[in-house]
Amino acid sequence: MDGDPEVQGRGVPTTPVTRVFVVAPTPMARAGLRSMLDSAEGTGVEAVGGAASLSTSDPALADADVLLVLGEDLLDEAAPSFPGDDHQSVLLLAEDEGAVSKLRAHSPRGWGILPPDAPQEELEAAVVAVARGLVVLPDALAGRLFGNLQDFGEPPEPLTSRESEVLGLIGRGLSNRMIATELHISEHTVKFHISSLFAKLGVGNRAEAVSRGARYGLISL
Amino acid sequence: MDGDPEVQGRGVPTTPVTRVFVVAPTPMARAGLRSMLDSAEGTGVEAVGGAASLSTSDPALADADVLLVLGEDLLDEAAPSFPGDDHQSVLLLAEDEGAVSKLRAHSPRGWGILPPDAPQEELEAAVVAVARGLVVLPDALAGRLFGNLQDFGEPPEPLTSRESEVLGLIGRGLSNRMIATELHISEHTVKFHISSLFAKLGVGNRAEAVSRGARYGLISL
DNA sequence: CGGACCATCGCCCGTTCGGCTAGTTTTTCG
DNA sequence: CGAAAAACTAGCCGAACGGGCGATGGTCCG
Repeated sequence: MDGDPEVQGRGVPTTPVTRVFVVAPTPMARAGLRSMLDSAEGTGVEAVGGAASLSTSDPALADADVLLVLGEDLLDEAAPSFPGDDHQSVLLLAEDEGAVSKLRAHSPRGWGILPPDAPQEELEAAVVAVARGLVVLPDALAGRLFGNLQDFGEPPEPLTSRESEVLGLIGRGLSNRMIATELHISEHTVKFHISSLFAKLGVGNRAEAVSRGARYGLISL
Repeated sequence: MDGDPEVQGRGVPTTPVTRVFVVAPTPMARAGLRSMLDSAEGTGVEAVGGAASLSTSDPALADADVLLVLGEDLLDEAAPSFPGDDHQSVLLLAEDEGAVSKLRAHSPRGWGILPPDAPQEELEAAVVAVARGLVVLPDALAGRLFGNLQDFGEPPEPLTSRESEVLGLIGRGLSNRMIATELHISEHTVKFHISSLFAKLGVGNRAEAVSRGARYGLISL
């Protein structure tokens, strides 16, 4: 279980110092965040710089492991010159969950979202975690994101391969005739499969079928 | 920004020791995980016990802040006597993302999933983060979970409140007439709103509208 | 072998949908 | 205040939808 070359002694901290660059619109916010980070000793977190926007030429920005960004707005502006290319993580302080997709689009490494009023302990833990490439979310946000997705388990009855196929094409907006052409079958057969999968999903029309299908995870959206 | 009564000196570690109880099927796995946790000094992580199953009477179990569980199976068995009531977090080591809903059903506090072969640094960081009530996921898993949901950002044009309302009802399978009754408006008005949101979403029928609406995150499914 | 299941095809019929044009009222905002 | 946007209403019509009836081949399995 340990062929690793890590023969380090106990005195050497295993946390190799996490450098954080603070991006916040006001000097006060920057100072507050930096002090919260610097007062954390054991965690090896260190604030290396700060700026009011992401499009800065501060050399400390390039050195940072984690970008701590206050506010969703600061993420939009700097979309082009976003430095979080491949080795930097981003921790965003924002309430809104709409920023999830923006974050994911930017930083392929670790990322996270935290409410702006998060206590210092959560902030430290989140910084360290995203620096390790993990994804961190507050419990409430995770509940909202996942809760609607797959709280329900399997569909009541499993769909046949043909039915799943038809359901997928329905979700892409195809009419019965187009589905028939696509699958090289008759339009009547398409209607038959649709009736079957409607019965299995317990729905009465295509819109609801797509909705339920997506919730059960058997549609690719 | 700091009316808090935390006037602690710098010598006092802000991380108040995170107690971890390791649950793994084999003694070797337990020993390996405990040694990985205990060799982390600065983080304040401490392994306080271990067992082969969750349904144990080890007093250390009640003392733990975090339950580190190896394998999805161990979660299923102990569903009834699951101790993670309200103050304990659960970090699950598993590949499969199917355990997300199970985890969420159990522990209302912090939780997380990590691949079993995660390096020590990720393990430490994840333990601390979930102990603080956060949700932690590996990047790849988060990508898969969110990817289907809202990879694309905003819709081309934002929907009006009425249009969003109508779209939601469409996703629940309601006909135009039922929507009209539900919203106390005319059926013609419903059709008008539908035409508008179709144009904004770039779709031609309700099924595709639900599909796109779900992908853009503006439908509750 | 016979039954169960899946997939295929056909017709009829009432309902719903989606687009079209053409208005009014309310709200929002410059 | 006046303009613009949003919300609301109306009728018409072709196309699509969804359910009902029945029928024909496959395949798998007891």
